[in-house]
Amino acid sequence: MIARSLELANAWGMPNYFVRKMALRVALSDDDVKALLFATGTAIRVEAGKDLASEGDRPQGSPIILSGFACKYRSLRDGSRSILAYLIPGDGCDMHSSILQSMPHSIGALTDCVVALLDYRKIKELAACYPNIYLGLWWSVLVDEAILQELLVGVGRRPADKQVAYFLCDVFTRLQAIGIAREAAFKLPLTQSELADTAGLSKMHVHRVLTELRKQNLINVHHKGISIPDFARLKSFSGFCANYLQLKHLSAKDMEETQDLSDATRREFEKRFQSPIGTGFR
Amino acid sequence: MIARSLELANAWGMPNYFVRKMALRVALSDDDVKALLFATGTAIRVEAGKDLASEGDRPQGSPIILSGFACKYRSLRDGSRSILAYLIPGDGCDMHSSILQSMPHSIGALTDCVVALLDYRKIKELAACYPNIYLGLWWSVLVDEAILQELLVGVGRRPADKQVAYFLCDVFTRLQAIGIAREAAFKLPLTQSELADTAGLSKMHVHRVLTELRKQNLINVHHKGISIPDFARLKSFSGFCANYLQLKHLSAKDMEETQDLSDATRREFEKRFQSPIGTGFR
DNA sequence: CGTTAATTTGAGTGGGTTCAATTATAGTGG
DNA sequence: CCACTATAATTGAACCCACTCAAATTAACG
Repeated sequence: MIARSLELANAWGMPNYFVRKMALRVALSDDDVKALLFATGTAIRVEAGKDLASEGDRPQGSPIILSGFACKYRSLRDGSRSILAYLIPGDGCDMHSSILQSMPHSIGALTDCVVALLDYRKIKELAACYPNIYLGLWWSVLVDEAILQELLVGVGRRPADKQVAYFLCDVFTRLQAIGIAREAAFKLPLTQSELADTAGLSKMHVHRVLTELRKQNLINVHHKGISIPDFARLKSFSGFCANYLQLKHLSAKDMEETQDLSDATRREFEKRFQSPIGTGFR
Repeated sequence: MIARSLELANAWGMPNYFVRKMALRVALSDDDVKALLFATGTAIRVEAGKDLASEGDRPQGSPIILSGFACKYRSLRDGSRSILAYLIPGDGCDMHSSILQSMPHSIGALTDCVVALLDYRKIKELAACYPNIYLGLWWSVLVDEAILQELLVGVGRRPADKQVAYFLCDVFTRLQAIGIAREAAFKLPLTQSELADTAGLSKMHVHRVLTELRKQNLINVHHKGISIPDFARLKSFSGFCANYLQLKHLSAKDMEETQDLSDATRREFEKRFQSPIGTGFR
């Protein structure tokens, strides 16, 4: 069924990475795929360097990146900028944001992009009618949050070199998952300045870090592209662990299993809080 | 109708802050409130210092903090820790996380807590049957994300003193919104160590920053409590702006209005990408 | 081919860390 | 109720990672 879904997702010549990404995690029926294709059928084109949405604006529908790269960012009054997420094909952003009164951040196109805009009512309808899509959308929201958290951890607690390496591992893994970075080389349309605003560093320092990583042969930098000679080595250098990306496929059967377990684990869970077992917070 | 809702939320002697928080943003009918009260009817008690959930565990239902304070955190292998969110009464956390296979972070109780656990199926049902609750839940998810983002911005781009002050403004505003911090003083069960792990600083430096803020009479520190003599001054010092908390009440009428606007704004929006108007990303 | 943006390099500086040791505070059991 | 213990807060000095400033070189793009 999954193979079939991907085939359908490719129906228009260009793969629909939104469908492809979701199909990686959730078993989608033909109807599910059709619904997703229909929902993302009307898309807009956004030029590189322009904003898809700007801080303070009344939110439009949630953007789904069908092709190209974008980023979510915030600008501070002192002129500095903080990049909050790096959006690759298939990624959604701010699901349901159209219920808010103003955008809490901007979304910028790093390259020319094709973007579908989903109104929250359309999302609601999709999720209500197609249980697999419901699952897939929430999975996507949760993983996006985990990525954001991982970034926060890195900015707050990882040294600059590991932090940059970690970010590269993150992006590479995500690109690979949707089938864009097949070998160890991938296109990364980020300037050092942008990388700096992602990692919470100055651009000069990012430059120093990159040259150091290059010297240690952990990465190779080409023209707006990067290759990783030995991913395992970069992973161990940065301490990267992909668990938070939740890449294992979620079948309907797994979900059944979760339901069966639910009562037993809940009992166990409740017991846990009556006796002092388990690692505590402090 | 709102006053009525709050009354109901207080039905059991102790206010249900989950209901109260949601009622602040969304117009809840009596039925909505009853459903929320029922859903959070069975709760567990968690001792201070213990984990409500631990990284890597199979997720249980999403926790809703009914009383007490908790935090979401991640521990790194080198022993350092990063606190990702500070949870106050009424806050949910990781809505739908029970669809994941493993928790990407831990949740620790900072004080004794009373916590309701909502299975994702219960959430799905609530959202499907009660449109206002659907709105309220999504509003809550989006604001939580905005808070996380704001933290990331601060850790990456704000100097230590402003960052700490900013965080205090955030927590104070949220406590005030649910009616816990009525005057400028509030209980803040955080050690300097924990504050450091939130701000991405060392505890010694947090101490230095706090004494500096105290010296400038921007805050007063009591025993596990803080008071803010002049909130406006602290706000302007830290550059705090509460927009991202989306505290303005969302009425059903506002949502209607959003729908009416939708077509017009969409046209405007589409036009925008054909001519180079508006601030760009670079 | 000219102009602008991005990268590169170096020197000096500073914000924040680390290490180490002391004092205060809170919780605990006698 | 108090001594005892563990945890948290406090202080100071030395250090270092990353920043700033400034200027040269290279690459991108019309």
